[in-house]
Amino acid sequence: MNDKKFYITTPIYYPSGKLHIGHAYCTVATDAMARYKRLCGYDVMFLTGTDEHGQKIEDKAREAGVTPQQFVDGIVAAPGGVLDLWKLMNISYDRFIRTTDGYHVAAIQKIFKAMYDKGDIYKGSYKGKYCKPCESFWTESQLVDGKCPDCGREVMDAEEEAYFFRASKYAGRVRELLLNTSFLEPKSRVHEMVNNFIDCEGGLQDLCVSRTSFTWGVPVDFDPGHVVYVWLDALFNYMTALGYQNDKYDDLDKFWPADAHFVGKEIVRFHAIYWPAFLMSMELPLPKKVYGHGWLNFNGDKMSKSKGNVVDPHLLSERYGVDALRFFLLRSFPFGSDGNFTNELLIQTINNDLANDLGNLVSRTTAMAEKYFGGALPEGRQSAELDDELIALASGLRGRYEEQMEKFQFQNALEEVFKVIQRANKYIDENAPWALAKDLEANGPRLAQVLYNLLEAVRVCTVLLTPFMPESCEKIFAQIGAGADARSWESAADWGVLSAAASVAKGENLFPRIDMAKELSELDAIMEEAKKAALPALEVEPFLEEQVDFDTFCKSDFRAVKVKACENVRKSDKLLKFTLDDGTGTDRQILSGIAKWYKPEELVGKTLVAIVNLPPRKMMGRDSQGMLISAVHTEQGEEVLHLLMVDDAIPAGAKLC
RNA sequence: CGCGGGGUGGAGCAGUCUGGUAGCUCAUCGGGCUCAUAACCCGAAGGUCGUCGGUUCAAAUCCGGCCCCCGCAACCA
Repeated sequence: MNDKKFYITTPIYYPSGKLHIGHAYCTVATDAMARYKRLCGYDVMFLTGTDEHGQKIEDKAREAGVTPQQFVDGIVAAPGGVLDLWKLMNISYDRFIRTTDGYHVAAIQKIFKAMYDKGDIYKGSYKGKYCKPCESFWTESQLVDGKCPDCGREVMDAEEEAYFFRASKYAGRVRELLLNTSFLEPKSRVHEMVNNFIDCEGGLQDLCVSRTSFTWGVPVDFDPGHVVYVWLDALFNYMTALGYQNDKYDDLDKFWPADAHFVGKEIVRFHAIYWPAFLMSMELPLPKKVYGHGWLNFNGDKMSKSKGNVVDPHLLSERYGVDALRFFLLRSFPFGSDGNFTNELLIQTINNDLANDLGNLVSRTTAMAEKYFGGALPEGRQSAELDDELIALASGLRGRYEEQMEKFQFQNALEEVFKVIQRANKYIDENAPWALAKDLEANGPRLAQVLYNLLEAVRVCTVLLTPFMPESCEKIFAQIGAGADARSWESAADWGVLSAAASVAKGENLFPRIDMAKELSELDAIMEEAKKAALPALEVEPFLEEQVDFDTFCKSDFRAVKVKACENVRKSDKLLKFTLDDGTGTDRQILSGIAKWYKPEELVGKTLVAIVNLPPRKMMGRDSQGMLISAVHTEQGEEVLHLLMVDDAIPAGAKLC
């Protein structure tokens, strides 16, 4: 029985759409950690899954014309879905939970009931705003300009019956946990949590844990109409997947409490405050650590679907290889803070670290072993002082690597490995094996030693790179003739493990170099296309149903006007100020929010159309006497506006009818 | 004064908790080598560490003021 156990989790992802590189980032990090722990001899449980309930899923399913279950099945289990992505990316999870799994649903109902019976969940009322025509309930923060976000009409105060979790009861204990232990890391996230949600005005608020506005969730079995709030449902996955409150699994005693929950920074709040509070309520042991990792931005901007700059892990995996992508993600960014993903950095990292340094080292080493000794080094070997530095550096590598891995500093751990790889490349130069090879008679033993040391250095590095690039490392081991005993964690701290007689064979090119310029332009083209495909090409406003009577229409006084002057309004990035000739002899001033589409100077002298009998309106402190008429439509999700310009032969003031 | 993160050679970042030679990758320039994936190795130039002030023998690092960027305050990792 192995008493070294390690339980690690990713968040369960919300399958409202395709997963992107950010999900892959978190999952790859967790996978590397799980593989590392297995390498170290731990009995590992690696859990991931999907969080499939909630209003958004319900809405999306309705849009797609399928049931919510069909919808999530399509995203999770269908070809190209979540399960396929993790398979593609070589994610070695031990268990995959879906919150729609029956055992989980039943367990959540038991948990909810237990908390209710204990008095930690109580029935109260949820104050908010109600839009009668839409029959929908909104919170204050969801309103747009104080009105219904759907229809724009007035809303009224309303109360909805709901269940609340008594988070306030545990605020003190959670505060202690955050401030005085290393429960939440990195430390910088602690202040954010405590200041924002615990030491804030009014203290930690009780959390509303049920909803009645939709049905796609775990039903509260003792109160029809209520479903359990998704976070209460979701967080307990970490335990139900081990068998808590169910008979499907029986690993709770062995693996709970979890050793680490890796989560994105936006859900740190739920994992660092409510999750421990829930567990305290259920009188269960708390997980040992929540690690809130950073986000990947794209070219300095936040990735989001609306910006169309979401990076697709499928595409990158297929194009550059899974291992290259996995490596890049963990090598380039410090895990605890945000990173800036760029295509250039991706290719640079692949070329530099993988092709030039590692790939080339393996290639030149194995090529020489083959060329000079037919793939098998001779027995007699001769050491020299030149060997000491390389051997010392490589021998201490495992310790330095372990120190960083234990802190989840993947970037630094890989940095250490690459220092050895670079040192090995230098070692080749120092020893110039090609020169030794000119006189094999005299220098054979020395040459054999040099190549052996290189193979050993490669071997040690490869053992430690295995959690990051499992497939490629397998291939390297094969090329250098490393057997099972030469691939173990123990062997990574030893020197001289490789059998000299083992046959070395130069194999395929592991990491081909990428043509940066060519690749960048191709990637740009692909992403541009994807962006366009994701958005409708052209959209116009739907036509109004309502009819307008002729008299009302006639009351609108449209006139041709000529632009005498036009300038930007100070402190406004939207407004242009027009001075117009409307034929009356008195200038007319109109402000228009079109600065995004036109430069002031290009409009001077143009003949435009304005409605001139609207009541004057103040904008940015200036009067606007009317409105300029434009044609608007939407192109690839972006609003496009054309000011109506008419023939300059039309005199100022001419009436349009 | 809502909260948080950041501002370090041309680019991207580490270092800041635990003050004491400013480090890494890329790009640039010069040199070496030819085993290897036009890769590898050596060397050089380039930074008043956003800004002002304070503490100290000593500040990128600690303290305070200011400026600028980004994110959060909704179910986007």
